[in-house]
Amino acid sequence: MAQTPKPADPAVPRLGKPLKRSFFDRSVHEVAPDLIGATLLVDGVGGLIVEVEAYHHLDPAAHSFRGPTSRNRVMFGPAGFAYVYRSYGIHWCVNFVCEEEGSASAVLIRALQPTHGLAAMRRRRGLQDERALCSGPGKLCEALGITIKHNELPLDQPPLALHARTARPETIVGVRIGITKAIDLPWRYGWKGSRYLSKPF
DNA sequence: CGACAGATTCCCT
DNA sequence: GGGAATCTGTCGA
Repeated sequence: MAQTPKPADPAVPRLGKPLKRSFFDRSVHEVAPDLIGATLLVDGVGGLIVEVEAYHHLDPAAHSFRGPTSRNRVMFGPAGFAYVYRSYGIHWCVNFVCEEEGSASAVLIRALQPTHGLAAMRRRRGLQDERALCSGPGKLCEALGITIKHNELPLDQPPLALHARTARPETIVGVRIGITKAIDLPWRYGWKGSRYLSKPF
């Protein structure tokens, strides 16, 4: 018999204070590791960020590398907004735009540990396994209902919400996944030992 | 303008 | 491990 989680259930950790857009007004290489352990919610559904990747405008693997297009233009605007794009024609992926002197950089959110709205995530994903709900950039967008409608939305206003971590997790660094350019840059960050990563480090 | 690669995922073998 | 699904930007004819 499955138990209904109670408010005091430690599996649903207390949320930290809301992150302001100014959190993203600095180098993507500082923001990316600082996001590990923060909580991302969309209409109250989401979880702990356990894996991200940094993309910088001087980085050939970044969408912003060749300049603004209709797809990536939000990357060239102010920090603290969502950049959502279609991946392989099928999936959505979400980034958080950072800015350091017009750097056109962003952090790709690659995996979450589900904590809020598990039932909604299971319904959207069509599966039960908690570890499979948000263990990839396309998976987590499906689980949270993120689509192009969320592109260019501010990260500190509904339906989006970000909460600071309440403790600093041990993080691990590695090379990015699924790219063919600049494959050696160690710009993937993860929560060390997490069971919810897209792939092991 | 056509071809093709790509910050992916799922299902099959 | 391999292939399909099929949107967006880039490059070559």
